[in-house]
Amino acid sequence: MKISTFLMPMLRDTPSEAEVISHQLMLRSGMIKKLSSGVFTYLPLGYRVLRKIENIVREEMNRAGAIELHMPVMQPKEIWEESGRWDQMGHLMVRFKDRNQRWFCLGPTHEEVITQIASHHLQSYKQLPVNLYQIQTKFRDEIRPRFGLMRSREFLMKDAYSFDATSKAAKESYENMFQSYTRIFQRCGLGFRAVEAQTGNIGGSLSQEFQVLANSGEDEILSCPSCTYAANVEKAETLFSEEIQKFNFKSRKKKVHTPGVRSVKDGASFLKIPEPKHYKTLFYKAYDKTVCVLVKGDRQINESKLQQVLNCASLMLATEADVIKAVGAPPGSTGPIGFEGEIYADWDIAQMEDAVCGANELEHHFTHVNQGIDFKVTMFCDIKLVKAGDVCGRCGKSPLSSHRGIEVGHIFYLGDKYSKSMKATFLDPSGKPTYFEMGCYGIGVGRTMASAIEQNHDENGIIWPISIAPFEVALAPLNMNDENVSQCAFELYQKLLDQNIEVIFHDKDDRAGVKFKDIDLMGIPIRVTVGSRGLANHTIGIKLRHEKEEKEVSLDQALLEIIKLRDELFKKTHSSA
RNA sequence: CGGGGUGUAGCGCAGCCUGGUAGCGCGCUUCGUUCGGGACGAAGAGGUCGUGAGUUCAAAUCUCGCCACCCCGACCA
Repeated sequence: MKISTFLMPMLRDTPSEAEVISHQLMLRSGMIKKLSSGVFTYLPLGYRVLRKIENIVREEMNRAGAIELHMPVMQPKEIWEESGRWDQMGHLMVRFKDRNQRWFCLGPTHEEVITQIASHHLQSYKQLPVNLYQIQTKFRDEIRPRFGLMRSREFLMKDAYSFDATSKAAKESYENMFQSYTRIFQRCGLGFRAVEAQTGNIGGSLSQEFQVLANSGEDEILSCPSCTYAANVEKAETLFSEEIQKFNFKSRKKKVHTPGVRSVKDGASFLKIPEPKHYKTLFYKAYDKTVCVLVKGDRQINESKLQQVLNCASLMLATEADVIKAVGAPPGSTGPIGFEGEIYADWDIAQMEDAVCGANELEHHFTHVNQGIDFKVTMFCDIKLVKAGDVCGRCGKSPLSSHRGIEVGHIFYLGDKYSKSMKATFLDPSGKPTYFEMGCYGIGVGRTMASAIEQNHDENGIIWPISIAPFEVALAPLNMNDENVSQCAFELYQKLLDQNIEVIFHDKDDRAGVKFKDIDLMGIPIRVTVGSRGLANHTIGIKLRHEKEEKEVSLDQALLEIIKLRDELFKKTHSSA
């Protein structure tokens, strides 16, 4: 490709709308153009990268035995009502009516469509297992799109769905996808980590995220240095005892006046009793019922764990008015004693003796409170947010450490959640209709592209892993007016094309420095320069984007050397991470 | 949706407080000199100042409404 005839609007200044480095560099190198908040055009350069990633994904999915298809973006309301998610999806889903006043949505995901395909076309156990995938545009009306391609409303996603006859087979399909994803992200040259994850809205019982390690990531990952355990903070577990202390003394609680105390921290310093000896009491609205939730005073609640325990789709912190209605005191002076609804307590609470909590009376607290004597817990559960430094819940040997990550892939074992709600069955060997065991597997293609930049850049621009670079080689004649130089460059350009090497030819009449800056910004892995100085000695210059030094190579050896370097770079992405 | 901020040429910004000819740098066009890490000179092109009302002899500037975009919090690939 000649740069003079390629649409690639490069910018010297960083557009003010971009905050994170990947967004800035994609705008500056002319890879994307925003149309509206969270909606982007992939310009030619960006589209080449997107296609590279797409092809790696496609090759690996095919290698894993999955079959590609293509489902519609526009989906009728009916199938969403069948799965019960038309209401559940809320504002995330864009809805509209067609000319006949029928409701449709822009597909935020495709479980509903694929399940219908399966129920219509997979009738016998003999057809299983099957794994169907597509690479296609999704639309989710995100509350807050941000960071360019990192969280956009319209985005390209690879989604795959596996159908199996038994849960054992389904777990094999899941494992197969795990291997496939590992290969995909390795081939993209990314440093990543597979972590245990919360299943959220999608549902199911087992799930892992593939997280690209980067400081700008929106997710927190906790991992154990002693074993292989790693999890999203939302899911992370630490050691705790499930023993419930039984006390056989009478209530010895004492009410104390605590003027000005509004938080556990205040209470700890006022009463001179450390935070871990307090209960943190919170109230949540689960549907329309208000529940009381307790964790140790120095802890935070993990709302997604709590949501699982309560098994509810909507969960919100209760408002001040709700709290006053429930216990007669505002937040800051509340406790479980006297509350008449359900009380959910973290396991830590079961171990605490003579604790402090609010008295449900403005600016009063109880000391020497004991569960089982002063109040009864409805259910003990694991609902605290684990933090760095907590002991690994798997091996119990080391404290967990914390990293930031970008979620580029997510795999779920779903069981029969969707097949049941949509009545999708096949006939088993005995002729009995049986629900499919399903799994679903997603990769954010554009997000993978953005995270590759987050991980691979320097002050001059992007440093693409060669496997996903828009071009493998950038060829720059340093003086277009010198006949020898331009002729030699053109010949080399033709030779590279003949070898099927993807080359961008900087054929504009710019000065050398400008061309170097352009090529660095674009992040092309191999830079080849032809200049009059080198040509006098029959040499050209070759420089790798991630290295400092340019080396001189004789003109005769140039092509071989470039091919060799390219192959070496490719090998690196296959084996790295 | 709540809180904070910004809208002036393709990009980055100044001008606004204190109303009176719309400016600077980069990029773009032409010519010349340059030419191995964002050259220099000369001459140009390019703007309904986000938008609608209002105040005024006069509005980029003051007032009100609306819209868009960005950042911080609840979603998720």
